[in-house]
Amino acid sequence: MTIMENIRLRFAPSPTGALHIGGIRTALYNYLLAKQLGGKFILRIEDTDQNRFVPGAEAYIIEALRWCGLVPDEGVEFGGEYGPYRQSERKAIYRQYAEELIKNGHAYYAFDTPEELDARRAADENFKYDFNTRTTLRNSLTMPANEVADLLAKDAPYVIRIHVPEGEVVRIHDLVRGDVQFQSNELDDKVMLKSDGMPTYHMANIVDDHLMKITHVIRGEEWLPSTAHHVLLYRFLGWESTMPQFAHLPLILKPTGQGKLSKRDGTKLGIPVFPLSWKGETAEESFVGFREYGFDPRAVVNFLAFLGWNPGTEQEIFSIEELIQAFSIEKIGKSGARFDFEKAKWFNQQYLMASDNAHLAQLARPYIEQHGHKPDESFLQAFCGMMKERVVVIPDFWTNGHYFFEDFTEYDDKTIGKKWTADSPALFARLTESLDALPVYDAATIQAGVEAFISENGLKFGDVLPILRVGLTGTVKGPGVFDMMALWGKEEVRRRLERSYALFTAKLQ
RNA sequence: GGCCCGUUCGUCUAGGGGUUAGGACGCAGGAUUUUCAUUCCUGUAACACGGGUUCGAAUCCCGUACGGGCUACCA
Repeated sequence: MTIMENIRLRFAPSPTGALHIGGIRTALYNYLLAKQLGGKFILRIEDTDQNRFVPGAEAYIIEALRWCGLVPDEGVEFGGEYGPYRQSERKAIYRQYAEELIKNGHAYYAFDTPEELDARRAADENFKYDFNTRTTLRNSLTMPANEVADLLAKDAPYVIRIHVPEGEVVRIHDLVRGDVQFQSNELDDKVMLKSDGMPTYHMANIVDDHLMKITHVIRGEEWLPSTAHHVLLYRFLGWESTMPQFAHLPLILKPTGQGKLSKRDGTKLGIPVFPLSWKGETAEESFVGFREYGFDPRAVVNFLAFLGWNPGTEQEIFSIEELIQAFSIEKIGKSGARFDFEKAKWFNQQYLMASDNAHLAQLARPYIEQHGHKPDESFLQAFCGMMKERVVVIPDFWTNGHYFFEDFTEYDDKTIGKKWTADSPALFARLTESLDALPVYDAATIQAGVEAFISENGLKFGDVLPILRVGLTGTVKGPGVFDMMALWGKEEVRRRLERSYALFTAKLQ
C-alpha cells in the first residue's frame, strides 16, 4: 500500500433523478473516511449520458447532501482546484486519453453500429465484444489502415473500445472483499468513448479519479465486476502506482421480498426511501423523502451508517463526529443489508427525545402553522418538552398534540360514556371551582388541589383523572394533566372544561 | 447461461477452532406512571445444507443449495 499523504475521496453520482438512500450511504461512508483521515470529500457529477440527464437532479443531490450534513469540500458548487467537476464539461480531456490508449495499442476504433451489434446479440445470446469476436467485427484491428483513416476523415460514427489483453489474470485488492481475480478472457472490450464523443463511465471515472488525485474509491458492489477494466485502464495509462484503493459496499436490499432496494419500494409500502421528496412527471415518479416524512437528518445518517457497518461495540447512537472517529472499512459487512423502516423510526425517536426544546420547536413549528396556528415560542417549546417522549416523527407533534392549539372535535367516547353520569356535572363543576380558587397555579399545586378534592369527596383517582384529561384534551393519551394545566393557565383550563362538560352532558340526554 | 460476490434470531448485527452464540429493532409479558409514551426487567428467536481437516467446527477447506450483482455506445 502506497503512502498517501493527501487523502481524497469522492462521491460521484449521476444526475438521472432522485438519489435514494443507498446513494446517501455511499456518500456518507466516503465522507466519514475522508474526515477521519483528514482528507477531502469531493462531489463530482457524472453526467456523461445525455439521454438520462434529468433537470433538477443535480440540485437535488446537493440539497440532500447538505440536509444530511455531508457537505463537500470540493466539487460542483463547492469550488476546488481540480475542476470542472461536471464530466460533461471535461469532454476534451477524455478524448485525449482515449487517443493515447489507441496510440499505445490499448484501444481501437470500432465502427459497428448499434443495430449490427444488436443483430449479433440476437443471433447469439452470449455474444460479447471481446478478444474472440473482435476479429470478426468492423474495427481498426480488422480493417486496413487506409480504410480506417478514410472513415475517420469522413466523420463516420465510431466508438473507441479498450483492447483487453488475452490470457491474463487481473487481480484486484478490495478493502472490503479482499483479493478478487478475473480472467481477462472473460472481459469484454468495453466502449471508452461513445459515438457522441462522450466517455463512458469507465473512461471518465478513471481519468477523473486520477486527475483529481482520488486515493480511495468507496462505491456500491454493482461496480465490482467492472473494476477489472478499471485496473486495466490505470495500467494502460501508466497510473497503476497511484491507483486508488477500492472498497465495494454491500447493497441495500428491499424492505420486503427480494432484490436490491429500488425507487418504487417506498411508494409501495408508504415509506420513504429517499432523503428528500422528489416531484417527478407523474405521481408514479414522485417520492416522499425522509425529511418530509418528519425525520431528523441526524437519525437518518445514524441509521444509514449502521446499514452495512457497525463499530463492534454495543453503542448505537452516534453523532456524525463520533461516526468519523469510529468508522473503519474493515468493519463494513459483506452481505446485503435489508432496509428496515422500523429501525429507522426508532433512531428518529431516540434523536427527538434527546433534542432540546428549542430545536424541537423549530422542527415542529411548520407542522403547527400548517394548521393555521401561530403559537408563541415559549409555549411551543414547553409543548415540545411535554411531547417529545411521545413522538416518532415530527408530524406526530401535531397529530398527537393538536389539542394544545385547537379545541378537539372528537373525544374519547368510551371513557366518557362509562364515567360521565348524572352526578358528574355538579361534581366536576365543584372541582373546577376549587381549582379556580388555587392561589398558585403550578403543576404541584394543581395536583395537590385535585388530590385534596378527591379525598374530600371520597373518590378515587380513576373517578376524576380520566374525565379531567378527556375534558381537557379529548383523548386519554398525553402528557401529565397537571403539567398541561399549568401551561395553559386557569382561564384556559376553565374554558376547556366548561365546553367539554357541556358536550358530555348533552350526550347524556 | 457465463463471470463475480455473499449466507449467524423475522430484521440490523457481534463473535471467528472449546461461548449458556452477545447486543439492537420488532413482538410478547411484567414493574413504574393519573393515561399514553419514556425508563427498567423478563421472554421470544439464529450459525443454509452436505462432506472433509481437527481431540473439538458456527468459526478453516471443498462442494451443494439459496440469495445478490454484473453481463449496453447506462451509470
